[in-house]
Amino acid sequence: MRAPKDKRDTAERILDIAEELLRTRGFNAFSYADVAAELGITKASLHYHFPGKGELGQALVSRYSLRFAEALAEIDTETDDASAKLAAYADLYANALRGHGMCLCGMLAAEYETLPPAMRESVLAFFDENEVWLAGVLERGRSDDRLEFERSPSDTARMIISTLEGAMLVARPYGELSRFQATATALLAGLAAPGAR
Amino acid sequence: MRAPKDKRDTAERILDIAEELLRTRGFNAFSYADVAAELGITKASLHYHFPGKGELGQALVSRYSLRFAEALAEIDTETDDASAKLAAYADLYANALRGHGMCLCGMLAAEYETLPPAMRESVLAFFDENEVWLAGVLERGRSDDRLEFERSPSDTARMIISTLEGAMLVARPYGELSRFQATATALLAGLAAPGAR
DNA sequence: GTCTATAGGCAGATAGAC
DNA sequence: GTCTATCTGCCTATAGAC
Repeated sequence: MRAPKDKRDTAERILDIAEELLRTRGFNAFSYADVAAELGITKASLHYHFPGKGELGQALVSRYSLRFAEALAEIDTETDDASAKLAAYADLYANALRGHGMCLCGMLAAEYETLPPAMRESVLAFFDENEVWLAGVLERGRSDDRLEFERSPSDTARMIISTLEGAMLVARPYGELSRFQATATALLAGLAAPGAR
Repeated sequence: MRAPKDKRDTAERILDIAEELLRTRGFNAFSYADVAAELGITKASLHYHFPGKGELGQALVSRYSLRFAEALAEIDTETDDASAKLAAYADLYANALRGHGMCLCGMLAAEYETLPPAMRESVLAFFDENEVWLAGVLERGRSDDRLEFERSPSDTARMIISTLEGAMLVARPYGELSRFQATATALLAGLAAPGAR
């Protein structure tokens, strides 16, 4: 038996470093040289693992989306209460903000015009998946009488995503997690059914 | 008397082109070469008007902030109704999205880590000014009984800014203004006092 | 104010040895 | 898998003629 945490393979360590750079500086503002220096190998070696920056970026979005999907699945196993699910969802963003800067796909949304086509599609797919999950939570929360909202579950899901992404975007330059929290709290409060408070 | 619209001076035309590029591609993803080609002069000439990219960026934020402040002042002359002011405020964003891509300062917020210090300060100042104006509108709207919200005017102002910036950020990759509108409408509806509907 | 010419650096990427 | 060496291209920026 092996110890899998002691030695992640190189490709994954590259992804870790690149993800941190992408989420703090943006896709256009980090280079193979940055990653190589941090990892202690040469640029040329990076090209062995990821032929080009496009492929590296694509791998970053895929891994991020997968991890996010797993986090959503875990929320589903932890609670059935729609309000609690939404709070846990917002916490996902808060933790991202605490640790690594922007949501990876939020950052890429800003840089969207400059991205290779494959990355663009994956970024949209990320938002779509989030929307579907949230819309499901909202719909069940409404029939539960735990949540209350006037527009469609899909539109409301989109508003939640927008608000949280925007709250990250603005809170980060100030370096104040509290700015994010204030907005997230106000958002969730506006969705809670009066009877469930 | 001169015809001021026919021939803006070169510095201003540079700013126009650079602003468009910044708002669609980002500060790190456009170059002096891009601007020069679009304007039909050489890169070297640009350096006469703006010594470095930092100065150009700084001028872009300053002009944008000024224009935004003027737009807010104009809203104040057009209506006294707080709900109408908020709707007009959201329209400012919608028009930006329609024409040129992201809010200039929203884009720079994403790239914040990579910006020169002077630009960073100006970006924060932009958000601060927006917050002050919005908080004033919210406060008067609440005493008017035109608006209703539970948190402080400042926190609510921050939530409005975050939501609109986020809505732009996410709507733009989809190329769907309607995504922005849906979120903006839901946001404003949530702030309207029940009696004022 | 705008040009030509050029500097110096860093970007992403490849070839081929080990 | 990782290295050295190298390529090509673009970046910001400057000097100096017109």
